[in-house]
Parts: sequence; structure tokens; C-alpha cells
Amino acid sequence: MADKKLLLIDGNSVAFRAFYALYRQLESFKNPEGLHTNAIYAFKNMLDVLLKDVKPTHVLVAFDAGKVTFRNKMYDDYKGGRQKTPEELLEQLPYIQEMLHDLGIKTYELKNYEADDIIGTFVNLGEKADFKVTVVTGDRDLTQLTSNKTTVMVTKHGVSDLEAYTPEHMKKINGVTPTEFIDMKALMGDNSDNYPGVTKIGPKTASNLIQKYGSIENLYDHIDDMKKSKRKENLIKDKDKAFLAKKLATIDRNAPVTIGLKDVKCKPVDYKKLRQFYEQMNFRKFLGELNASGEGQDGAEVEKVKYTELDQSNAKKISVKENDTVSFYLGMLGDNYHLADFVGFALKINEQVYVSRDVSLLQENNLKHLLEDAEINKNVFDLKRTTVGLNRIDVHAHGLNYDMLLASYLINNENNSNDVGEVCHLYGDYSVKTDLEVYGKGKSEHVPSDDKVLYSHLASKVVAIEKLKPLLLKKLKEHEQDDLFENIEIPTARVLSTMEISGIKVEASTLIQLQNEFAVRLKELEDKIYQQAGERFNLNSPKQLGHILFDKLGLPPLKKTKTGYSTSVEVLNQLRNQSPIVGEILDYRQIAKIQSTYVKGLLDVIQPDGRVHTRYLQTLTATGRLSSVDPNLQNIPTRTDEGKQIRKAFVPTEKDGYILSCDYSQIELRVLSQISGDEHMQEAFNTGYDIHSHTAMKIFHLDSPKDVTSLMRRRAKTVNFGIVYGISDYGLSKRLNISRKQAKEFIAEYFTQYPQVKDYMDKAVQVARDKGYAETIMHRRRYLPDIHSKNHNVRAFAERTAINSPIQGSAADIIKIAMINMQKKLDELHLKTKMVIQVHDELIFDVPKDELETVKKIVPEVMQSAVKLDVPLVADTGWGHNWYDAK
DNA sequence: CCTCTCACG
DNA sequence: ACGTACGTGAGAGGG
Repeated sequence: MADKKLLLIDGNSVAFRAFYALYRQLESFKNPEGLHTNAIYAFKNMLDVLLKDVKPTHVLVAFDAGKVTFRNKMYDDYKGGRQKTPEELLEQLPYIQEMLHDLGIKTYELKNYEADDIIGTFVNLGEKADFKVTVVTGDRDLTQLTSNKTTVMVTKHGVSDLEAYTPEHMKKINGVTPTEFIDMKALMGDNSDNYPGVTKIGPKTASNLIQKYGSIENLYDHIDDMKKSKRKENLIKDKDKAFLAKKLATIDRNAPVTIGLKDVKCKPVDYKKLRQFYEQMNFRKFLGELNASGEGQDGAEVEKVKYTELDQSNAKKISVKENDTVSFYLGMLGDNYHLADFVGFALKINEQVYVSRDVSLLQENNLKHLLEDAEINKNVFDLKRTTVGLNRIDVHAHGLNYDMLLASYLINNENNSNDVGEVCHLYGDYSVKTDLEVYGKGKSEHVPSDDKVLYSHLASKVVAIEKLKPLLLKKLKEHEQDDLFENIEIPTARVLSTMEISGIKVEASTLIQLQNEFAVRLKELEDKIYQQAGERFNLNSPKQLGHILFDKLGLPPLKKTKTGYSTSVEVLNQLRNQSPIVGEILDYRQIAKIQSTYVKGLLDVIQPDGRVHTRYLQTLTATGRLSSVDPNLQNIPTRTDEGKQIRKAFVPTEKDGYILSCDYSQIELRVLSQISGDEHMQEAFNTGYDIHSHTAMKIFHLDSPKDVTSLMRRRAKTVNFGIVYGISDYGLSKRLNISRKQAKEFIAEYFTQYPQVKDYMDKAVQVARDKGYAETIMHRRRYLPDIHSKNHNVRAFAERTAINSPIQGSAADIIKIAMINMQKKLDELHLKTKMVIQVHDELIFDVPKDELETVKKIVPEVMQSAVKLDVPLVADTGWGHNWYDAK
């Protein structure tokens, strides 16, 4: 039988990895009895992944029986000096075994033998019985068991990331076969198991020697042929050690196990015991999964949501009274709600839940009114998605005053999700399945045909939105985020709905003209490049390009990536003067990028109304900025002349109208001057100096702005940006192409001139350490658990983030306020002008001709007065008949 | 599906 | 001794 699959797990090793994967949460993973549960939890998570991927018919989890094994007889100090397993992990091991038994999985240990040997023995048994075998461990030693029938999976980071060792992969990593790997270890020894190999031989040399000789036996047979060398002496001196090490490293494949393959066949899960176990461990997630599947209920009925299906006649009878509690959920299949198919809806009024697949029922007068009346408060999940979706059936939603998605994003944006089910799970409610579970994904994504399945799903969502509302509101209050929620995020979502619905007009004809021009230039460049390369190749493939440049043409490879030569702009720029091909490749790259991403990309997303409708993701970024997708309108080229041409296709709705753009000047530095309270920097902004020249004067000790050269200003500008990002001398030196020493001096000088900026940076890091998060002026949070990391790089990154997030995030808060005020102003003045794009510090408007005078005045006014700071906010305005001319 | 490269603030 | 500025999205290649 070909589908016999044996999964062998190294219990101790995996438990060890599981324990450290959730080490940071060690203290939060405790059951009421005080037992730590992090390793048990992570073990189960990992097991689920394995069972799903491998789909084994037989499973065995092997454990070490005790400290002393047959290997200690050979070598006293085997595994000596090894750190003791932490008590917090030891106490969990029996429970992991108990859980495995409840899951119908066999565990086994054997006196005098390690788990490795049990696994080796079962690999042997399994292969003989024609099983496909998978071994899972955190220990690379076991990779010696790899064969064409056996794959060894080794945990990489945490537990869910596994590296699969096949004989081919072994060869690639170590240069040797699985069997030869044992001989390799014989020469190099094993530090973690505390036995030595041959002096001065590490992995590289060991691999080379074994590749040459095949085994240590053969090596020592030919040792006399070896040239005289220190290495040869060492090999001779340590011969005994090598042979001992080989014995120690060899996994026993014939251990005297007392069980066989038939004993490790998967048994049915004992749901009743498993449920009790999860309850004892306080595993709400796994209990929730049991609830969702209805298993192990022990007679108790799963609490099913009751609902009424709506149709043409009973839908008309629905009405709401004052003070009724209303929640609404609109189901659509897929992310892009501008186009996605409707799945149905659920409406909850007090304790009644109504559902239907037919969204046209919402166009009935009573239901339409219910959704459109601003006086009727409605709870939803994803206000913007709901508003845009309803707009497609001509229902113009108002009164969506509570959005669970926005609330959960503000409370913790670390593991936020756009799925109702997933968000509910974060708050311990497992009554809602995820859309992934119900609809599937990729090719098999579909709406369930069974009404019961679909309606229960939709109904469970509205119920949960409402049920969890008090909890989320409480958390917002605790975080002092109620104002941020009510007065910034919710109104921003409404403004964004309007912007997304209106979209922006993009002229296909302009793009097609560009497409033709670029096609000609690309062809010319291609021809020149191929001619110099002496062959045709795929210019878009970094791999092939690297081969041509560095292997064939012999240019010096300055930088490598994980997979080969780097061919990035940074590298190519340094090679420019070595060959004309380099400059041509750079030109080709630039134009090809514009052609594929922008010209073609935009043409593909122009809708029948002649406009593109992006989606702004309001709950994605870690800092509070928006992001834009389908298409991304926040990265339309501006830095090169060819790229800029794209902006000519973005035009006003009315032929003689204008595109008006208004952007904040140095908003992040102004925010920095505000939150640091630095007097010198504030003074610069208050007197209206050019901030980069001002910084240049300060760090170069000049008396007059006249003495600032353009080079000095440019350098000062880079320093200013660097400060905002949490500068390092190395980073600055690289960007300015100066020595590290000099960069260090610039930074030091900067800090003496702006001392409170330095104080801010130190304080920001300290606050993040104390509180565990960084915060903006408006109390937007970003959690930074890595601030306590033992890894220097990880920690340093968190520290820079702690400095940058309040700055970037506060600027994001400010422009959101400006957008809300701006939309309000446009509405009040009954202007036809539409706000169409936001690019982080810039707002773009579609302005009819006769409104230009008004709009060009009010836009900067509104933006500059969004918040009151100790320094002025400045916004610069430009306009023209397309986006290109609006600068 | 991941990596590389490159577009933006 | 370490490896290095913050935040994003998209297209193309290649396994």
C-alpha cells in the first residue's frame, strides 16, 4: 500500500523547541493550578500542522527514558556539562504525554536508550514495511536517518518553521550523504553532546575529508599517503577519539523495542478526555475548536445561534424602535469589496437575528431606511467595507457607529486580522468560524450551498460583534483610546469610503501612448545589451543577469544575496564606469518597472466608469499609516522624469477641471520638535528657517545661512531623516558615503545642537522597555516585545522602532484629522470637489474649474489647522490639469 | 510561495 | 562581536 505513512516525533527535542518558542509568554501561559502550559500549547499547535501536512496513518512520539544510556558506558561524559532542562519545562512533559494519549497517539520510551534510537529503529521498521517515513526533531543528528523513503524535518525558528532534509538537501548543506554525515561528526565531534572529535577539525574540513575518503575507516587506511601536515598529526593523535565519536554519533537502528508498527497506528481521539484536559489547561483556543466541530460535547448541545431567514414578504415587516440595539454584517466573497460577489447578510435587532443570501432585500424601503438613518446606531465589523458594499446596491449607509475591526486594530495591531472569526478568537470567543474555514481558499473558495452552514456563519458574526463590544470598548478606555476610536478612526473610515467610491479618473489613452513610447525604448536598450552580452537572455531575471555580468563579462561582484549575486541599483551604480552595459541595464530596469507596474498595472484596473478605485487598508500598518492596494496609489512614480509621466494620466472628472495637491512640509520633523520639545528645533520652525539649512549651520558651525553649501544642506537633510529613523553611524556613513568616524561626529554634533532630541530618543526607548509599547500623541499604540530580546540586532531594531513609531504615527494621526475636517468642509460648502488620494503627508483633490479659487484656499488652511502644535504646520499647494502638473 | 528588485512617503 | 535607518505594495522569476 502506497499510502502508509509513519510520523516519528522526537518528543523531548520538540517539547524543548516548543517551550522556547513561547518562552516570552511563559508567565502568561499558566493554568489556574499554576502549571506552566506554554510548551504543551506550542506542541499541540505544531502537531496540528504536522498531522495536516503529513496525514500519517501511524504516529509515534519517542521520549528519552532518563539521563543514563548505553552511550554513557562508552563515554562517561556523554552529554556532560549540558544545561539542566528548566523545571518549567520538565513539569509539562507528563502532560504532553497525557494529551498525546487523548489524541490517540502512541508514546514510547526505552530504558538505556535515547529517543533517537527508538526513532532510528522505527525508521528501519517503517522502511522495511514500505512506509513513507517522516521524522520530526530539533536535533540535526537525526538527519543521518534521511533516505529516499525517509524525510527528516528539523525545526528552524520557533516550531512551525521546519527544514526538510532529503538526501539531496543533505548533500547541499553538508556536502555529504546521510551515512557519511556520521563520519563527518566522528571527525568534528559534538559540542552539545560534549564529546570531542579530532583537534582543529570543524564542519568544513570534516566535510572535505569525508567527501574525499567516504568514511573514517577508509581515511585511516590511507592516512600514510597524506602529506605531512599539522592536520595529519592531529588525525593520527586523535584516532581513538574519532572512532569513539563515530560510535556515539551513530543512531542505533536495532534497539530492543518492545512495540511494533501495529502499536503506533493512529487511534480515534478520546474527545471527552481531551475536552477535560483542555479545560484543565485552560486552552480556550482548542476548546473553541472542539466546540466548532461539535466534538466531545458530552451530551451538552452546542449553543447554536437562532435565526430567521428573510424573504420578500417578511423582510418588509422589520422595523426598529428607539433604543433598539442593531448590528449588521454584509458578507462578500474575497478581499476586493468594490467587485466581490455578495454572499448574504445578517441583521440583529435586539435578540432577533435575520439572515438572507439575497442582498437586494436591503433595498426594501424599511431596511434601506434602517441602514441609511444616521439616528439608528449600528454595530458592524469593517465599516468601510460595509459602506462601500452597500453603496453598490444603492444603499447609502449612515449611523455605523461601532466598528469591531477598527477597535481591535487600535487595541493591538500586532496580530490584527480582517476576519471576524479570527478577531473573535483573539478575545477568547470561539463561536465564530473563520471565513477560511467556511469558504475555503484559492480555487476551492466558494459559498456553502447548505443554507444552514452559511446562515449559522453569518448569524454567528453579528452575534459576536455585539457580544464582544463591551469588552473591546473597555479596553479602548483602559488605553485612553476612546477619542482616537470615535473621533479619528471611525470618521476616517467614513471619509475613506467616500474617496474609494468616487475613485479617480485615469485616462487609458495617455497610458497607451506611454506604453508605445516605452516599448520602443525598451527594445532599443535590449538590443544594445544583448549585443554587448553576446547572447540573448532574460533581462528580468536577476539570476541570468548576474551570470552575464559577473561570470561572463567578469565584472567584480560587490555584493551577494542568499541565492547568488546581487544586481541591485546600489551595486550596478558602482559598476557604471566599468562597462556601458551597466548603465543600459539600469535604464532598462527603470523603464521596465514603469512599464509593467504602472502603465500595464494601471490599465488593468481602470473600471468601466473610467476610474480606478483603490482600497485603503486602515488596519494594516504598525504605525497607523494607511496603505493602498489594488492599485497602490501611494507609490506612483515621482522621482524620475520617465516615471513622472504616469501622473499625466491622472486627470480631473471635468475636462477643464483641476487636480490639486497639497502636502505637509516636513511634518515628521515638526512632530519630532513637538514631542521632544527641543527648543532649537522649534525655534527654527517658528522663525520659518529652512530646517535642513538650519541643521547644516548647526552641525557645521556656520554663522550665516549664506555659508551653507548645497552639499552641506544635502548632508544635513540626510542626517535629519536619519534621526527620525533612529540613526546609526554606520547607516549614515553609507548613505553619505563618508567615513564611519565622520558620521559619528555629525551625529554627536547634532545631539549637542538639539539636546532635547537626544533626550527624546533615550526616553522613547526607556518608555518602550517599561510599558512594552510606544505611543503617539493621540495614544495610538505599537507593542514592542522585542525591546527585551537577548539578540542584539532584534533588540536594536525594536529600539529604533520605539523612536520612529511615535513620530510616524503622530504624523499619520494628524493627516487623518485633516482629512476628516476637509471632508466636513467640502460637505458644508456643498462643493463638487472630491478628495481622491492620500499619500501619507499629501492630499489630492479632483476640482471643478469654478471651485479652484475656493479649494486652493481652504485645503491648506484645513491641513495646517488640523492640530495645534508649538510649531506651525505648513502645507504647500499646487494644481494643474493633471497630477503631473499639480506640483 | 518565496526572493529580489524597485516604486512611494 | 554583532550588522545596521522607519513604513509600505507589486511584478517577475523560479522552485
